[in-house]
Amino acid sequence: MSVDPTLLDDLEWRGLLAESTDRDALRAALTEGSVRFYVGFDPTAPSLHMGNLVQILTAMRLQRGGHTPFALVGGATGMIGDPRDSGERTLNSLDTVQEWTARVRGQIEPFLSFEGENAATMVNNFDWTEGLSVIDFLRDIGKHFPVNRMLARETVRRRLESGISYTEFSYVLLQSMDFLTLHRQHGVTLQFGGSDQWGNLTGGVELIRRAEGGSAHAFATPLITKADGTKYGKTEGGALWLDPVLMPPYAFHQFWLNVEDEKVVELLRVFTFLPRAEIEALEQRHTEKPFLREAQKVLADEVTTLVHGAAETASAKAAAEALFGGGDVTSLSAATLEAALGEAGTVELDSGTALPDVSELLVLTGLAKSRSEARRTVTEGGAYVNNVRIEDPAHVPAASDLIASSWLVLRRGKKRFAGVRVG
RNA sequence: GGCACGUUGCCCGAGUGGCCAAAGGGAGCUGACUGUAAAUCAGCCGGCAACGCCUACGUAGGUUCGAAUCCUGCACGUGCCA
Repeated sequence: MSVDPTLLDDLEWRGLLAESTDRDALRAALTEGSVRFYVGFDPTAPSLHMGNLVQILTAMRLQRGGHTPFALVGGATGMIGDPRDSGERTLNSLDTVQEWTARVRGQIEPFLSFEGENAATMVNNFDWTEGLSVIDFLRDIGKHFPVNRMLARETVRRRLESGISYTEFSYVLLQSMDFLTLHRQHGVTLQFGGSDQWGNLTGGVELIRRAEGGSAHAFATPLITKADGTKYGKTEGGALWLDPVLMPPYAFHQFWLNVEDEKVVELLRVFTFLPRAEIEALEQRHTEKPFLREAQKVLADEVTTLVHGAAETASAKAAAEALFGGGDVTSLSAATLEAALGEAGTVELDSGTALPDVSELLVLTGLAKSRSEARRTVTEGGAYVNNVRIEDPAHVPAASDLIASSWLVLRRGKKRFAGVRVG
């Protein structure tokens, strides 16, 4: 298998190497031949999200560069939970973890190639931890971890004040053992992960050295944050899920379309496979005419296509065009409305009964969480029916308001749409 | 196991018997300005059959005309001692 000698340069240019062990050694290894590498995903939720996508795409880049992926799902580590700043995790049941493990696995597979010389392999760390005895674990693995060093790790230090269980404290041993195991069984010599994983990554490198006298590499991708430094999707609508049920492709596409100017180029580098020249040209145009939002559009199309495919991307675009296009929604055809609003979310009403008032409609469509919130929204001037602002919370749409005699286009604020279909 | 301290709304954090649905900040929502951006400014920000009622200050009780505020048990957390 021939490898791409410019791979590391590309990763560097994209800003994907936030941290790394000996850069020269890594470069040498990646140039020499196909490197077996691994990246792990813990099933901490029913779906992977934006943060995991960075790892998935990075794995793709490495595989495309001629290296051999081992994608690990954390059936075991997911039972433990790695320490995080927000505090001790709640343990999930074995059933839950196993279900999530299966789902996560299914989400990763489409991104990797399981054929050819450098075919990918899926592994589950549950397989080599399930039957492990505590005595063996403490003797063979634990002996290589000086507690004073473990305590010095930043994630742990930050938790010493608020408290940390022995369970989470031990997490690094498990992940390090994963690396050692894959090193022994498959000759894996490189692991990467998010920068919050840096301590766990180096833990593995060190364990391989202590236990085997072997050498291995690791690098960390940067944490992707908003322009103000906070995490994406931390509060609002929740995480940016890859699962189309948890986050419809339309919403996913909208997210990327709305990315801040300051971030869009960085995101293009991290989340797309567009070549450097193309991204730089785009950056140039973006700097000159940011209001055209060309960079955002390309980003949204590229990422949505990667995750949900071309067909879903086309639907999402068409829906956005119909809703945001600036045209008169009342002139849209039933078919167009059906497609566009279907993307945004719709609710069906029985034509036999009288239409509810706007407040009720906002609640029914999920645009507002409660009637109070809905009424407030209307009073604040944030509610629209067919793009016409409604000021009375008790306003009831007339039958003549129905577009194509069956649709109402509901909108809250500037960009949240929903459809009501009467029929 | 003992002693001390703590547990407040999405988060941080005031409040120590009535004026508390609970200061302030952050997040979020809406409006104006824009480019379905950022910044800025303004309003909103528990629920409901809504000038009132209900739920809410870890949990279960108690004292009181009246409690987030006082008392008791319990749970959890942190610290000190054992």
